[in-house]
Amino acid sequence: MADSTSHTVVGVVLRVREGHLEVLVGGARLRQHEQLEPALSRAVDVSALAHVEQLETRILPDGVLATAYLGLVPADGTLAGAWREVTKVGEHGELVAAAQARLRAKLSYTNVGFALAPSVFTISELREIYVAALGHDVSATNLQRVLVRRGVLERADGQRAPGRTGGRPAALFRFASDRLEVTDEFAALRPPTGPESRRPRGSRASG
Amino acid sequence: MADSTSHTVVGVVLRVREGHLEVLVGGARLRQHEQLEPALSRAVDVSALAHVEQLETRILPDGVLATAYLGLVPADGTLAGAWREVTKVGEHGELVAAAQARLRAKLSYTNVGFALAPSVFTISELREIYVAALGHDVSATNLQRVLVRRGVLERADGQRAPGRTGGRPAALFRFASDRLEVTDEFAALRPPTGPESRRPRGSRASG
DNA sequence: GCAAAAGTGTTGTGTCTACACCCATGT
DNA sequence: ACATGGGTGTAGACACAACACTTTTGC
Repeated sequence: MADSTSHTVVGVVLRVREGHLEVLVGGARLRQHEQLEPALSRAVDVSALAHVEQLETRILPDGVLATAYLGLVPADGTLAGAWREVTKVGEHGELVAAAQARLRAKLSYTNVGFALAPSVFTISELREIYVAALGHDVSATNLQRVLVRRGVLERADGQRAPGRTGGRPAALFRFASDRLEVTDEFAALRPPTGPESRRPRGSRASG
Repeated sequence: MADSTSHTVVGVVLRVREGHLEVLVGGARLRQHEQLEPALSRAVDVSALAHVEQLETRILPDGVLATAYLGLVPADGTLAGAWREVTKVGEHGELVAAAQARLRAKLSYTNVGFALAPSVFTISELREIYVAALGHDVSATNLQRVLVRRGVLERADGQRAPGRTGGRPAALFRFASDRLEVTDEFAALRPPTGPESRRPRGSRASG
């Protein structure tokens, strides 16, 4: 009876490897009077995660009440475990789908790519990460311009030497921040830019 | 000991009244083997809500593990309870702030306004709702154009007669859908529009 | 006629996609 | 020289804010 309302914390960790989005899922029972984050750190190695955020709480098919977190690991990170490609079906399919959807959305309007990319990279390398995470093609040209214009990317020193087949050496970039930032907050309905950002009037319904 | 991991479901319900955003909070203990939604329906009158979505799970200041839901009620809806303006401090301040932030964000890129507005309304009336919910001024002109262009609003039959002070009669509008839809999904990094929406290539890391 | 409220026309700005073109390297 | 991969220039599409202007009513 004591555990009939037991709670589990699930970590759904994503990374990109060899052009594929991979997932690692771990869970841990919430102890009495324990906070959620400590339980998460028992479920997965949180120190290896470049970004963590809560996903959702749901009752799993086996009846367990679980709070899921999304974790992201850089492409050059090392986190041991039973990684599998997200395209392959496995346990916790709905949680993995939710994690993927969340990542996909946030890649568009935040700088969350920092948590998937190595500390320094070329635009081509970053493009492959975005392609794998978004599931559709991405233009390297436009990716660079969008992220630089938004101030998300900045140049790093040095270049990457070309491979045996030649080609111009690639410039190196890094993410300007390693904390989540919303880069496109007011895509629409942004507040007025006028001389004084007007406050809402104490308006009343007409009549 | 049996309730040390007890779980509470909290409903944070928002509505706009007289130009002010108001909140009503209710909670219910999750019963053994109960799903989350039934518990929510004991916390608040879900049948009065035009939209519901899960907010977050956290441990409240009193140590209770709680999953919060955001509920929205139309301006002409009737839901009894201890409503208070969101600007006035009260219990569950952080959950209310999270609800407000979620509503504010979704007003920009979804049609969620349908859940705050009456079934038929003028642009002026809708503008007051947006002003109260967003906390900043909104241009009636641009609000109409944005929402009509996106296909979120459509004209309803008839007009609203002007008040005693005169003025042109206002056209009536309604929301085209009463279910949540994302209206601006690919604000950036949208997939190619080319002849064939190209699939991601089986790309490998360079080198 | 005049004030008030609603709605439309139009201009300018910023962000994005697409694509042509140039740059730097290996063979 | 030429292929290859990287990067820039630039044009066009689109959505938005801002504001002038027109429409329709009450008094």
